[in-house]
Amino acid sequence: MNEQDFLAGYDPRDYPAVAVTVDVVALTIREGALHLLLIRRGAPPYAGQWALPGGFVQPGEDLGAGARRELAEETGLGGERLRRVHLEQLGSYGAPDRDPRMRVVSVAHLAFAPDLPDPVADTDADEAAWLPVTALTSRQLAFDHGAIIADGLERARSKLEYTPLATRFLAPEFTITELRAVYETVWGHPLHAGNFHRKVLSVPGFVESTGASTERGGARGGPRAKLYRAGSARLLHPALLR
Amino acid sequence: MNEQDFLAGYDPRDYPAVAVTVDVVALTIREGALHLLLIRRGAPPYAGQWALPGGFVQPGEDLGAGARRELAEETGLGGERLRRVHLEQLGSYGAPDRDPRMRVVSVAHLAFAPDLPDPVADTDADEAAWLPVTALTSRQLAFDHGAIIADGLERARSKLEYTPLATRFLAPEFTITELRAVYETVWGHPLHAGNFHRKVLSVPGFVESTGASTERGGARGGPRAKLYRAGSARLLHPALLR
DNA sequence: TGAGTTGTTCTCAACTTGAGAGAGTGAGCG
DNA sequence: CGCTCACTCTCTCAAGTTGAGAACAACTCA
Repeated sequence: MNEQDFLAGYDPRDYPAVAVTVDVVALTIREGALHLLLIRRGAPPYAGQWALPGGFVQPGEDLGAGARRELAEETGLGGERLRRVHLEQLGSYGAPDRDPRMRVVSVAHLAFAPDLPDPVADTDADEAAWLPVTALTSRQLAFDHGAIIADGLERARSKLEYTPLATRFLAPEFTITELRAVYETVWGHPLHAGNFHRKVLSVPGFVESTGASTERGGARGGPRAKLYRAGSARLLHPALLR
Repeated sequence: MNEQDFLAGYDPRDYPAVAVTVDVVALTIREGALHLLLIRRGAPPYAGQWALPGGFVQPGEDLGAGARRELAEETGLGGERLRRVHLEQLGSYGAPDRDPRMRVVSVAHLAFAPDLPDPVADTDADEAAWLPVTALTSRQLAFDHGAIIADGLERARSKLEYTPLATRFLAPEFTITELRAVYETVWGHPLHAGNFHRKVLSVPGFVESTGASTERGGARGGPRAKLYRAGSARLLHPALLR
């Protein structure tokens, strides 16, 4: 039986219940380390363990909108600052036994945000926090969220190669060195400063100059750095090499 | 309200019904043109229009398994030939009004198959056929399937850059020229034969030699071509350039 | 047998990358 | 105040990759 037959001949509401949720792998960079937004679960299953922020898709709400709503609820973000966060669909996870209570298909999303304040505890009893990704082990994570996070991190690493999305981890104006720090943090290895500089400026539309420079030199000396903002390119040609 | 609260305090079965389907963008190459498996709908909505093969996720069935089942049902494929088809998740489509009857979230998949026989009409009244992608206009396509197909084609084009999946459009043994024809068909422009040859052989693990050659030269002359099979690489480093 | 096509290898210029060096700026310290 | 050192940014050069074309042998068809 295929979809067409089914929907023509049956009332879909009779079909075994499937719940659809959106989950968000929200990444940011704090103190030179990649951090992830997690919620400590207050109730079983997996009580006391960390889970991705997420929830049911609301009626009338598109998947991406649901993910952005979940992100807003857990970070307290809104307006322009919420709009600047990059959000893309990561993939759907629907193994039959991934939630012990019922069939749940989760549409995971991936978000890149600049360094954000710690989430304020809202009405939820659950605790939300930015945790360094290096501190995570699958055992502490609820459901299949360890696998989702691993997929999200790999997606993030490869997206930095061929898109300018690294800029989404930074303030609207940034230096080339700050941009390089994003790459080094996400990719996990140092890059050659001179070559990185040359490459970023040579890829069309990656960054554009603001004409301004930082107010001060680096913390331990050095000249003031030129400030750039994100350019208009949505893809980097040619791509950076990891 | 988040997922945790919700599932702890409510019976999810009370939640507004959402149906989850899997759809498959199945691509193959026939006579030098990219073709797509489509089903002509017999019943409203969109009766008479073309739709992607797909259907409801069955209880106990993972998303990828559902997609492979749908592919098997519509192509009549099974066993080793089904297993050789590449299948990956493309993305989920859940706009609230994408199906006029109820909320349907569709998890779209992308398949690459070698040239397959025309689908045999099975018990379904619906007609299944491989159609050239150039012949499609959104108006003839049901639901949001035009957008899903467009996303699938773009995914296919980019996957050929950095994976060896082009080999999945071919028989287990193939010539470099046949492989180049896959790239030219999917990317839509001719490639330099000599440079393509050099590149394919220089990327580690892309192809491995069988030692054998074709029985005959080309249809209009030329030497016998060496035969290769897919190598062990799952990613191409460095990637091909479109 | 001859004409034309094709698979494969080669050549060479243009471009890109990786590694290192160095000029010049500015913070912090004694 | 002036020294030191970290830092930004530019430059150089060798090694590698790409794009375009040519060469040539193997082959089919007429």
